[in-house]
Amino acid sequence: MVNTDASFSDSGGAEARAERLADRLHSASIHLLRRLRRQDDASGVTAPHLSALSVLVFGGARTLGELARAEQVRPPSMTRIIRNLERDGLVVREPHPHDRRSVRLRATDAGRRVLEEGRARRVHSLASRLRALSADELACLERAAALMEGIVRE
Amino acid sequence: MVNTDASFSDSGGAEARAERLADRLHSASIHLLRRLRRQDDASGVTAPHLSALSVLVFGGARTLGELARAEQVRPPSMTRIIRNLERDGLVVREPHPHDRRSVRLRATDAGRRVLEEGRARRVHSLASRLRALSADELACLERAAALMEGIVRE
DNA sequence: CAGTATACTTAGCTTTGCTAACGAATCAAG
DNA sequence: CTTGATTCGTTAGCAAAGCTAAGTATACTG
Repeated sequence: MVNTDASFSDSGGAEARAERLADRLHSASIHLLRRLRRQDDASGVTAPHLSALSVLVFGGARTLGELARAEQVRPPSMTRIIRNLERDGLVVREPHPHDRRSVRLRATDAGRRVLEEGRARRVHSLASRLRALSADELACLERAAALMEGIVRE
Repeated sequence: MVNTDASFSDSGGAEARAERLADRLHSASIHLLRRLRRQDDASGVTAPHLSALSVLVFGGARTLGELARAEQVRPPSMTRIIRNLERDGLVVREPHPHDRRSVRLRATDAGRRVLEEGRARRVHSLASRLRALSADELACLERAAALMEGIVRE
């Protein structure tokens, strides 16, 4: 939890409302991920790996730098993620057509399979809770997820 | 995405929708936190410290175990967080009235001050983006934050 | 062709989580 | 009262995932 309270100044204004909301989204994200992390142990693939792999599976092949930017991470971090995914046969490196400095990354069939399995496992407990929500609440969360992604990308 | 549809008569139904939404919330949370993390460097207090501190500031004094549960973290992790906060004079330990095994934790005045400063800094870039949203979108995100916290707590 | 810029890697640090194992305090039977 | 089980917190040590700085190879540019 970070701040779900109006204790600080200017609790009525748009300024303060935005800050309070930012706080709550921050807090909610921390706690959501901490809860989901517990499912990781059952899998050989951790969240950052799964996340990067899914960009390649759903978004198609791209370079390491592009992937790092998409994942909001620095190149060295992505290098390590890719090294692991490659070691496990989930991603392959291909020569870039025009630039030999670059590395084109592509998900393998095994990568697609593992993504599905890992994603399902990781997300299962969350999904089962979501199933208990009303249609209205689900729609709200779907929209919120889109808004959050949009904000982060700006 | 997973194709669970074949196994269920409600094809394209609640099952698959919940899984897809869980996936998106997961992904959005990862990316939101990665973006916010960049603000940490300016502060001496990192996100987990800020988060734990805020429970004490807004929720009042409590034991280490209670705080660990509130923060979705194991006791050893919380021990270390508290050790740092204590070293910086943001939290103090008090004897528990009835149980000498326990440690009661309380935020200091310095803790309240640092919380506000760190929170503002960390959340500022996010809040400025939120301010650009419509009232409708803000309301959606506020509701979503509450739903996410509720789901995690269950 | 020389110099600069870009793409990625390597090396090494930090933070934050975890489990296992422990001591101290409490509780529950007998 | 004592014994045994349980609970609270800590310590020790490991792994994941992020970062910066610095190095190499390739591409671009004047």
